[in-house]
Amino acid sequence: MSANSKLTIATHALAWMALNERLGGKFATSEQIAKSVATNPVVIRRLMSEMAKSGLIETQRGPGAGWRLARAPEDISLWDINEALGAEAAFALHRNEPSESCPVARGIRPALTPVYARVDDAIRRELAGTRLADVLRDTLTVSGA
Amino acid sequence: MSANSKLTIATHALAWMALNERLGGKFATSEQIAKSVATNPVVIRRLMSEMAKSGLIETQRGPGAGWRLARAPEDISLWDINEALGAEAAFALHRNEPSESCPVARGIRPALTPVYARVDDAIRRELAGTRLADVLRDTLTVSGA
DNA sequence: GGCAAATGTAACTGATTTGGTTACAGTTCT
DNA sequence: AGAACTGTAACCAAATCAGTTACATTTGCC
Repeated sequence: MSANSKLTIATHALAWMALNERLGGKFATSEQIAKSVATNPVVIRRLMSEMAKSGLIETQRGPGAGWRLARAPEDISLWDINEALGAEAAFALHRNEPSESCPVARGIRPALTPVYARVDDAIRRELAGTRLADVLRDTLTVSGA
Repeated sequence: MSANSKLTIATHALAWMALNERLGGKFATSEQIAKSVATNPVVIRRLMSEMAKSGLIETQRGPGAGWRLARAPEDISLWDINEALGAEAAFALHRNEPSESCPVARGIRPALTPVYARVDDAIRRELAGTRLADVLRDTLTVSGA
């Protein structure tokens, strides 16, 4: 990616749903969320579809359809969201096979793999420590709502 | 990009240079490095140019030209390399401005900004803890050289 | 002085990705 | 039966990326 904003959009959508439910709303529609995020409803549906497959949200079909959270906002971390979206590792190894005949080329990938694994672990720990409820609370504090 | 392999290529190049210098070589050329990485010399030159601007390596021009490390491999961390390459944050905020009229939309970006800053800090700490000398040592151990 | 070896960088290409959009089939409430 | 939605395919335009060609520039060496 250039930089990845999927997590931002998905978290925005879930925070909107959490507030909606708190205010007594039932199912949120892609049109409502798209309006808040300022994008196309199909973009939202694509994200929601991925999160529904991971069990983060529940789908209702037919008239009055939409989605609602499958768990409490305290029980959904940003890592859960990122994982549901099929997050990729922060750093990738070579696209092409490096040279077989060079000792550096032969050994560099096994040498970097554990480093990149530690980076991903660090990201996971950090995201797991922030939950949807935290984000919603901070969001409403900032926006004065 | 999809996943970012710039750091991998650049680290590969610097590890090659470190070994080259240890074996008595002087300046490394883009052609030599490109052969080990299995890519085009211009791709290497572009990376090296960025790292030279950040003072990680030194350029020699004219015949016998190339680059050499400006510091000892023990003094170059993966974070130094990543920074020299103009690393982007792992997660980005919305590309488009979200709706002004929605409290969630107004507050979500200030709420996520410190979370993403902590993620970037975690990445920085992890990468700063691994140095070029470590990578070269592990690389040679693995490749049996 | 002039040749030759290399970097630095612009410019172009093809492949891939992304967000946005239209379209429509499927589901289910009333 | 009709209407309100999701789910998903298909297509488009913009952006990005690796690879490539080309060439101006630098500078050691004869």
